[in-house]
Amino acid sequence: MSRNVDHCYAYPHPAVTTDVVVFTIRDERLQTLLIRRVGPPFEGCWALPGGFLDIDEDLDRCAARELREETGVADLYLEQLCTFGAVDRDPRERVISVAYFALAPAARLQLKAGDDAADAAWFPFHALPPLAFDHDRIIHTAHERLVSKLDYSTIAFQFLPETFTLSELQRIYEILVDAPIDKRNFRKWALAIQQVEETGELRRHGSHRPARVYRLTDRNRITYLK
Amino acid sequence: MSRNVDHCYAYPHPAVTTDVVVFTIRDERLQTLLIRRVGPPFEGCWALPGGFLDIDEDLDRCAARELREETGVADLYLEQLCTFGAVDRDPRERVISVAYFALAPAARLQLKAGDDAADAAWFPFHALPPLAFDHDRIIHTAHERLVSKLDYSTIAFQFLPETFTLSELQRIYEILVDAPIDKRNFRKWALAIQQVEETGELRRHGSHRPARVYRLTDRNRITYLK
DNA sequence: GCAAAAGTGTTCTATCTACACCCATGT
DNA sequence: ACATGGGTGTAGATAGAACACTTTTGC
Repeated sequence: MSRNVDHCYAYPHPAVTTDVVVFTIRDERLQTLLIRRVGPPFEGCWALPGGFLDIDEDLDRCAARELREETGVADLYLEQLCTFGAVDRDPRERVISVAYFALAPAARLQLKAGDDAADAAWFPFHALPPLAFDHDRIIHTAHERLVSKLDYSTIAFQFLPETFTLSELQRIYEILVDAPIDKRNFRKWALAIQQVEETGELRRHGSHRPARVYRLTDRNRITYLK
Repeated sequence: MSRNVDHCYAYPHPAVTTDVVVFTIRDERLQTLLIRRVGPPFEGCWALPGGFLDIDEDLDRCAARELREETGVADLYLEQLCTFGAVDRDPRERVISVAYFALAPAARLQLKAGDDAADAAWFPFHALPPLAFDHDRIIHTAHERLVSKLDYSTIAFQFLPETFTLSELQRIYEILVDAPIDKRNFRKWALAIQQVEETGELRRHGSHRPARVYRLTDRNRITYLK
């Protein structure tokens, strides 16, 4: 993709990148995917997966590509978040970053290091390391968006694996809002919104009554409620 | 700002612009501010006010500056909307547009033509002319955002002039949702959310009972409800 | 005195909240 | 038999929706 010719313009052009905030729920906590930077600036620092937009590539594709290249993560819900363009946010040159946020099922995502990243790892949202650039701000903007969407959409269902129990779904919500939720009210709601259906199977998971197993009626649809 | 030297990069860089969708309510209709393009591409076509980002300028400032330069409109509520970056959205070169949306009080805004715009004018949202680039899509995205924010914020109060009557406020909402609203319920709501206060004055406006005049308790605050 | 918009309460309905016990299983 | 999480219904509170008449003015 790199060509050894210069690309010249009559006016200065900023660089454009995409950065992706990937959330998942693992080990009973909301976690965020970070990569360790191999080159300057912020060498060795943790940062969001992301990188420069190819000149013939759509923004959404760029976000998906960078994520795949740097972490091996693909096929997840990806939504444009906000664009960050403070003049001094990158010491190298003017960089405009179109940030995305993504939600991944809790299923063990195999992480692999890519070209631009020495390492990729999950960090608990409440225990993030120091981050490169303005990535801390981007992550917190993404978190605000996630939490506010809980109220009026089924976005949190994107955290679910193929099949799940209602207790697992409830646990996701409890982790996200960081508060206990009434079991009966939650189940009433979850069954009323018509987004899940029984598989007919039961899941045995310890010395107690087995749980009914559900699946999403439409995995790729996020419903807006009310 | 134009310098006659070339600006060269090892990799191709897209251009970055901001475009602003300004809404107001005039003549009992939601209207949008457009400018007529003087140069190619889309010469003579109507388009959103906006233009290229200066290399040392924040995105928000760019949006405000372009709006001011092209239309004379300043000091209004401005919020980043979404970034549009389809590969072929501009025939000249790759252009990433960070779109903003803005709400202006109905007070007659004095429009003036600027350098890049032959003309600036308001168009009813439901009777837009053919637009340059993907600006039609940007406007409709902005409209969706506006309408969805009505439900959970006081964003529509940005359409209000310094002082107003409750009937005027109700009319704004009726125009935005394009449906009649119950007067008693609306007034109960409007007074309950603590965003308006009486000025003590009355407004006479025809052969009927005068209306109480209100002002916003805090003009610059948009409240998120519930 | 009439036309026209301002102003005002109550009832009904739907939704959300709080809350406690039995069920099915593994050990 | 007991420990553990799965599963279920009802009553009270709250918020939203429906609805009609009196008031004040200009002409």
